[in-house]
Parts: sequence; structure tokens; C-alpha cells
Amino acid sequence: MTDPTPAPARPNNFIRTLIDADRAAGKHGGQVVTRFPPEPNGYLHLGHAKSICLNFGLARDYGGRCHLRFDDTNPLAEDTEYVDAIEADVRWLGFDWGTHLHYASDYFDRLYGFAVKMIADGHAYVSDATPEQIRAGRGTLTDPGTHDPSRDRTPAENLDLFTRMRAGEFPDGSRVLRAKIDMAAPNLNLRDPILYRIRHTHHHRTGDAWCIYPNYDFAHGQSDAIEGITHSICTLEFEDHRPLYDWLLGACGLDHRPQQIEFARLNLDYTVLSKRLLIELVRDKHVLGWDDPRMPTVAGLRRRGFTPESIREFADRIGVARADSIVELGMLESCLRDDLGPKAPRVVAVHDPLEVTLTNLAEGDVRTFDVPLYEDAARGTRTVSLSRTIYVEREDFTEDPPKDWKRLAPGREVRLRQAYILKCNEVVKDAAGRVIGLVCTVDLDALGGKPVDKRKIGNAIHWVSGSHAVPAEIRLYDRLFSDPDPAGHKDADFKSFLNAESLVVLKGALVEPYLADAKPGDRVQFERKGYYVVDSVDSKPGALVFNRIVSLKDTWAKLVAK
RNA sequence: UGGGGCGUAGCCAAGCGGUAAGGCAGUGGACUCUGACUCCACCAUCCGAAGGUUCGAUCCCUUCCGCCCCAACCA
Repeated sequence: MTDPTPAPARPNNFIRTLIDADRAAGKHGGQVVTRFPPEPNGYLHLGHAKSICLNFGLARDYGGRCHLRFDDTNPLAEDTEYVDAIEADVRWLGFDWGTHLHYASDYFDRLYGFAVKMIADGHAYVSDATPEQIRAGRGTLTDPGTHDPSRDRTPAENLDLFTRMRAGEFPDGSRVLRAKIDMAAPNLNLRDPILYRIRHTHHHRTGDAWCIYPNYDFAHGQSDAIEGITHSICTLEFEDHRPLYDWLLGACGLDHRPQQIEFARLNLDYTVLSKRLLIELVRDKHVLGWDDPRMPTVAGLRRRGFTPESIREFADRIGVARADSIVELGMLESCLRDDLGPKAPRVVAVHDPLEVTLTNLAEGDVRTFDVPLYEDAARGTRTVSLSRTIYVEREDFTEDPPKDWKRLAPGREVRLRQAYILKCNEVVKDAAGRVIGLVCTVDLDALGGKPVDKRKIGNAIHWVSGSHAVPAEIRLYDRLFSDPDPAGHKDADFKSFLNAESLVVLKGALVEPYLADAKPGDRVQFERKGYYVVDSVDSKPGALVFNRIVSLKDTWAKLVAK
């Protein structure tokens, strides 16, 4: 017999392979130190969640650590509102940075020192060129750039100018510090990249202490090195920056050499995962805010009802690779169903109530049943009541049943879930011909088992008791965009694909009384419908609001669609 | 166009010279007081294409094709 190979605890990916090799080679003493480095200029979205799960997950699995570091080098865009939200989101996802909460701005002094060293070593110079001149001098994809007129200043001159830049002598945009590398480099990032720019702007942490700020390239790698990061994981668009990352570490005289590793960012069907675009949706009020349940932000997913577990599982399932990809929304939904299936209590909500009068039950005759809250009845039960008037789902009744219809129709019988068998005897209509009620009878002998005569009946449908049900609002959410790749159209604004039906509000829903004191954030399965959460913002005692997280799979709907 | 990447089923994704994992979706069936769950089966003679090396190639080489990223004092 062959040895059964145990399933790996985590799906393998190229980064783990690489780390395994590093450890085998004894690099960094076998240590794994990663970091999640958001810029606090917006809320985190699913793409960030992927990165968070990757970085913190690696640290966890290899017994290392993961830092949360804010890349706050651009005071124009950044704000403490975002740092607070980001911290909350990372925590909610289930990760802990311990004592390692850092800011690139913590290193402004050291970064300044590195710049001074580079100037002294002839690796950087102060340029008087305007942004236009710098752009023009950079050359094109095919043509080399030209030397900056300031390129040959002496270290002494540069030092003087840089000191005065820092002292606030020059206005914004008048000068920059550039690295002196190679204006003919085929990699544009190496054509004397800008390191520092002047910005007389208040910084959310350092206040007015600085009027020059390092940019990403000059802050990121150095911050990694300072913190002892071993594997600096980022997305593919930074690949061309890696030579600069390495060069700068050397020029700054940093001995610790983190390895930059790039992976493909996440794209999801029918939504956008770009901070810029998400900001636009919020700013122009196409959604209610960053935490709108339709938003792919962590805050939005949270309010929508997604669990941290489901998002972590999603990150595991989609994997980590270097190929561009667009993941289907169904993948995320599947993760939520798998997570909540066993965890969420199963209860009843009638979304669009149709009144049913049970003629063989007297007024005031109330039957009660103890019914299971979970598949495993031993995990708990709740009591439901049935009275002469009940409500069923309007879509569970039709006057002319199609082939394979297993629900209610004139003359037909169905099971009232967890209760008796219901028979439709009469249809009540209003003057306009709209069905406004059913007159039925129930088989009071058919509780709990098959009918004694083994007659054929339809499926079980859900219902609530008219005299016991609690009114509720139900919000049905759907994909935010009607196009699978809204941002992928060259000549159409992504907002033109906004799905007008992404939110449908049902005001007249009825839920069973067990839910009367449901708390914000409580998640349930409404049987035969889907998974829902009590809205954390708008739900109040006596005025319950449920958000549909995802529907249950619906093979009947699929059949009908064919 | 110069440079850097990437192309394995509808969607993700393993694979690292020995004859295509797994998940999602889909299909068929079993079960069922949720048309849910669960369970069983099916679902790439083929790895962008064409050549070459080899006893043998998705894995090596060559050429070609396609897609993505880079010319912000953003990150």
C-alpha cells in the first residue's frame, strides 16, 4: 500500500515555495517577517483582504510576524479616518499585528538621513526642473531620457539646497530630490527617479514638522529594511520597481535586504476593486457610503453580513499566483454558504406575504410546535405557532402550475414546513383579478410524518402565523454592476453599468416571532431563501431590518430560466 | 515600440522531464418536511500556437500569437 499523502494545510503557491527555499538555505535565519502596507487614503476592499490574508497568513504559518504599516508619505490624500477604519478592518478579519503598528512617517528622520548620505555619496541631486521638464527629460518607452541640467551639481551644492528645501525656503513643486542612476535605462523607474518633493501640507501624524516628503520608492523599501521585513509582498505593477527597491537599499547603506515578491491583484466579477473607483462611487453618492452593503469594501462586506471566516476561506480558495485573473462572485458566495450553513439558525421569513385562511381551524385555535433551529435538532429548538390565518410566500402559489411545480396550486396539497399538510380549496381575488388570498384546509393528522394514506403531496413551503408574525424590512442585494467587467470598457464610464436593481427593499415582510429581539449582526438562514443578517445600522427593536447576504442555491429558478 | 510579466477546463489553480491535483460553476443521479444541505458519478487524450531536444515535454530550447504593467513631484 502506498502512504496516503496528507492534504496540505494550506494550498501551495509560489510564495510559499520561495519561502521554503529561503528557509532551507538559512536565509534571514529562517525567519519570516511580512507586512501589510496600506496607504490611509481610502477604505480596504476585498483585494486588500487577499493581501492581508496572505501576509498575516504567511507570518502565522511560519511562526513569524506581520506588521501593519501605514504608507503615509502623501499628506495630500491621507487622513486618520482611514487609519482607524483600516485598523478596524484588519482586526475584524481576524488578524493581529501585536506591537508592530508602524507608519512610514515614523521614519521621516531616518529617511532624511539616508537622503543626506546619498547626496554626500553623489547618488542624489536636487533638481530645479519643473514637472513638465522632468517628464520631457524622462524620454519615452523607446527613447532614452536626457540629463537634468541640475544633474552635475556638487554634493555640497546639493546638500545646501536639500537643507533649504527641508527648511521651507522653496515653494511646492519648485525643486525635487532625484536619484542619480541612468537616464538611458530601459526601465523607466531607473531614469533618475524622484525621491523627495516639496509639499507645504499638514500631515495627519507629523503635523507641520515637514514640508518635504519622500515618495513611495524612497520610503517603502527603507521602511521594510528598518523593520526587518524578510519578504516584502506586493502586487505585480510594482515589479518594475524591484531594481530600484534593491538599488536604493544599497545606496542608503542598509544591510538588511528584504526580498520584494509580486503577485497578481484580485479582480472580481461585476464589481470594481480599485480604490480610485470606489472613492468615486462614495463621493458621487452612487452608494450610501464606504459600508454600503453592495460595496466590495471590507466595511461593506461586513455590513452585508459576510463573515471574516468566509472571506479568509475565499482568500485561500482563490490562491496566489502571477497570472491576471477575474474571479467569479459565485466563489465568494459559496464560501459564505459553506460557513453559515452549519452556523446560522434556520428560521422563517415570508418576503411577499399571501394570506391563507385555514377554514378547519377555529378562530382562536392556536397550535404550537417545537421545531429545530439547526439541521441537528439537538442543538436547539424554538416554538412556532399556527393560527387560522397564516401567510405563505406569494411565489409559492400559482393558478396554473407548470410542469414539475411542487408548490401550492388550486386543488393541490403541500407540506407546511414543520407543520401540517395544506390543501388549497379556493382562490380569492380582488376586483382587478389579483390573487389576494387563499382558502385552505389543513390535514391535522399529518403532523410529523407522511400522510396516513401515503398520498402524494408537494414540497414543504414556509409560512408564518398571522397572529404571531412580526413585520420586518428585508433588503435584497444584488451585484453592484450589470456588467462583468465594468471598468474594462475603454469608451464607457464604469458608472454607466451600475445595476439599478442592486437593492430591492421589501417593506411588508413577515418574520417569525423568534426573531423579535434579534440583535444587529445576528445571522440567520431564512429557510428556502438564503442567508441574512440583522442590519447593524438601521435595524431597531420593533423595526427589524434584514440584509440578504446571499441567496440559497435555487435549482428551480435555474430550471425556469431555461 | 524599449523594458518587465503572464498564458493549464466556463472561473480560480496545483504541477518544476515520466505521461494533467483540488475548488467554484455545470450536468446526471440518490436522499430530502428547505427545488437547500449531504452523497455518488460525469466534466482538459490535453496544458496559447508551431517547430526542436529527448526513450519520453505542460514542464528544456527556438520562433510566433495573445493579454497585462511602466513615460504621476500617486501608491
